[in-house]
Amino acid sequence: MAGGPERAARQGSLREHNLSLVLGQVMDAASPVSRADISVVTGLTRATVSALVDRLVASGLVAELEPVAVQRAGRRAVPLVPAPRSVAAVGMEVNVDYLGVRAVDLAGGVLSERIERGDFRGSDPAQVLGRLAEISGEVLATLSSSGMRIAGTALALPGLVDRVTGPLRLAPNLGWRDVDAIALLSQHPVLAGLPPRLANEANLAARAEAHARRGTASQSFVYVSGEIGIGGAIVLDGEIFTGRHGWSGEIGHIALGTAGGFDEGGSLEAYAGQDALMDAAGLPRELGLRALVEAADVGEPAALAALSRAGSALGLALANVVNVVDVGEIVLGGNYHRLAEHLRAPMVEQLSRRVLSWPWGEVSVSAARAGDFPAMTGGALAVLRLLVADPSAWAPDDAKGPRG
Amino acid sequence: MAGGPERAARQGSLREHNLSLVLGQVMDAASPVSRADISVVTGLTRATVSALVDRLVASGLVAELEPVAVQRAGRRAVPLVPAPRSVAAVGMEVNVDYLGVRAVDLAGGVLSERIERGDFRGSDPAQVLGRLAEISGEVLATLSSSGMRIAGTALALPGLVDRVTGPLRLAPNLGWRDVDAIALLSQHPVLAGLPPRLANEANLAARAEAHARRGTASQSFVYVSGEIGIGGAIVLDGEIFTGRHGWSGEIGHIALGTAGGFDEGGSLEAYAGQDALMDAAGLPRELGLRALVEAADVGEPAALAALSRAGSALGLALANVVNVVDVGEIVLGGNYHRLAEHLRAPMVEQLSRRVLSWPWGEVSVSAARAGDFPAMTGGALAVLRLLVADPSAWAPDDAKGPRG
DNA sequence: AGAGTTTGTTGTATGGCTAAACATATCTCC
DNA sequence: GGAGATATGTTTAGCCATACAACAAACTCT
Repeated sequence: MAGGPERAARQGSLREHNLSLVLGQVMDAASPVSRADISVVTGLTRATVSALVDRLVASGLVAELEPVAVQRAGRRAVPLVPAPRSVAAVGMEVNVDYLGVRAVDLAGGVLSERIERGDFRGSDPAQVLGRLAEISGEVLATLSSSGMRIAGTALALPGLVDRVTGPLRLAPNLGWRDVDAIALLSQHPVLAGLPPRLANEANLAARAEAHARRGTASQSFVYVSGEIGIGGAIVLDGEIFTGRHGWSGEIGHIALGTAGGFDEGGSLEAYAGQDALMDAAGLPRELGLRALVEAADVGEPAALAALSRAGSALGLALANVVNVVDVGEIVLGGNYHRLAEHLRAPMVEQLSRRVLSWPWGEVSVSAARAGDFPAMTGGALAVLRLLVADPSAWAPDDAKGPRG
Repeated sequence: MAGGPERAARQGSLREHNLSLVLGQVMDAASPVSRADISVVTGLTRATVSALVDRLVASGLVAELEPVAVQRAGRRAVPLVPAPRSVAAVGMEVNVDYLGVRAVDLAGGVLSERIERGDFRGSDPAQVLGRLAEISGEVLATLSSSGMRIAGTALALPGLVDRVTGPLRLAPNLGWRDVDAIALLSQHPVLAGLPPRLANEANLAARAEAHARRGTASQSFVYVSGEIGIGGAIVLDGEIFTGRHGWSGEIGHIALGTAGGFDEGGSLEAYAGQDALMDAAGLPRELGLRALVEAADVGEPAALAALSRAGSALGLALANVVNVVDVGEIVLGGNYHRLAEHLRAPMVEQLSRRVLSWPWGEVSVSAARAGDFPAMTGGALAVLRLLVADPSAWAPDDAKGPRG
């Protein structure tokens, strides 16, 4: 009845849980919080919060700022922030037309990044990952030279990544199949001690999007990533829903158009993927999506018709998703971000007709708020999230040195 | 970054957590466990487990059996079981062609039940729920007369139930819309102090199914409930995935057949619902599903063709679900239970073609194992699950009387 | 300058767990 | 049939993280 084999709670678990709780409060706050603020929000006493914060400060995960004057009676609070430039996480990505590396610190700031354009369809995994290791080495060197500790690395790939056993199973648009990316990367000396966590590109981009939306009401949504293929991810209360193997959210392969029989019919990608969009708009694929955006913005009929059709397909497919997972917001990311204005109307039209619960809770369609290359940011955030969930390894008990 | 506002862990939380953990071990065990077994599995010391078990025994949630002889050195262990006939939970259900009440105790045994057949399409909610309250009163009287405590009640309905704000929004096959079922039931004196938890029929049936499968590997699955309509639920690690409002799993309304344009096309229910099945098999709807089962079992071509078509539709729709939520098993419940053998082949055929991850993890299709009227059982289990998750209200600290 | 406020720290107390010894009950082996 | 081995459950002492309460520090207001 009660889920899986839960863990016994001992005295130490309690301390670690509260340590994580306090660190989470500092990380998630929109503006710096004080020990007293954390005490009020969590219900822990100020004494307890102080002890935990001191440990986090001593281990370099949290930094104290100078007290600032507030027009209010009483002693001035010491603002607490995630320690900048102390611990860094690295997000890497290989996609169809670029690869790159981005390093982020606990404060969420980008410390260093390298992006390279290219065409990696049908590429050789070993060669591409070798190049990725090279530029990762450059980024890591920058971090090490300023004395930062590396929390870990993550690699985003546009395909099915097996969360349990490790390897990349299938990346159709790269032409990769059964690639042990962790081994290929780890064999390079610069990444030897830092085996990357693998995850799907859309899942990690969705994590960055959830991070960008923290503090707002929309912490549950379906993220649609329109790159060459169409990826997706389901976010519930700020957490990525991964499924059994981490293969959830593969909305690009939802079946549509099956009137004749159940054996025909194409997938969503065949209606709303980038190639399908360009073809339907009568534009050469080589021009890239920018051409389509421009054509649509000046009102080119073929382009508008293509986008309307793609929007309907997206709306229909996502109505099915919403009926199954009951989520109230759809976020258009990747290339769809720039097409959101053209896609929204036909999407909403389909959603309003197909979503069973529409009369009691409309489904909103919005554009992504995370910046460029969200999967790299999301990969780094995924690593940091593990650190926040279990800070004890980074904040040992004996690190309670004298405070400054 | 770190999910929602977690709770602070204090000393007391620790005790409650471990109390719940110990009770869960007793409830989930296939055969009676001893204090020492629990100590080994949870990692808590025997001393701690003893203290917690004593509290559960004193409050009547756990019972000690007579030690049995095992062919092994050492003192004989005291077997612990969920206390039978001590605390009961009540599951109620209104469906299209029956309503009923079932009472279950902590040991999972059915204590008492009342089922009434009928046709509740287009019925009056107040009248039907009044009748339900009557027979609930009879069941509750039986329980009270034997001195049992009532943990709570739950009501299963075939429609959209708003988990947050309470009322039933829409039950298409009953013809009910915006019915405040909690208020209508609670106005009857017998249920005055026992406001029911509302939930979707398929969700609760899936909970019973998960309970029936506890201890096995298949604790994650998509449950498909084929009644007059088609309901569904997603189960992950034995927990029901409810979504934002509790409206997840509405697979009956997944859109299929959209070749011409995106504005036409029917839902899964139009291909694989009970009425569609009967029509396709050339049987009068009034004969009921039993006629279809018999026709199929003797090889009637029209019946077999109807089932093949329905299986293909189900397989296609569920392939979409599996691609989105990445679950490895599909369980056919409700009336589909008896048709599982005929539906499986075309379903697997569609799944194998459409599920992107098929080469690395096949999706199995199996028949439900929970017995008749699983939603009633599941409703009672949902109530008991709340008790197990927070036993402190039922096992007060001062109830540590002398042990028997 | 003194009263009032808010922040952060310093003791002391309490509750729940661990650890280690002990009592109890059984099996095995000579 | 008794000694030793083995397993279960209980007792006692000790530890650890939190609560509680008092206090020091720093600021505003009148």
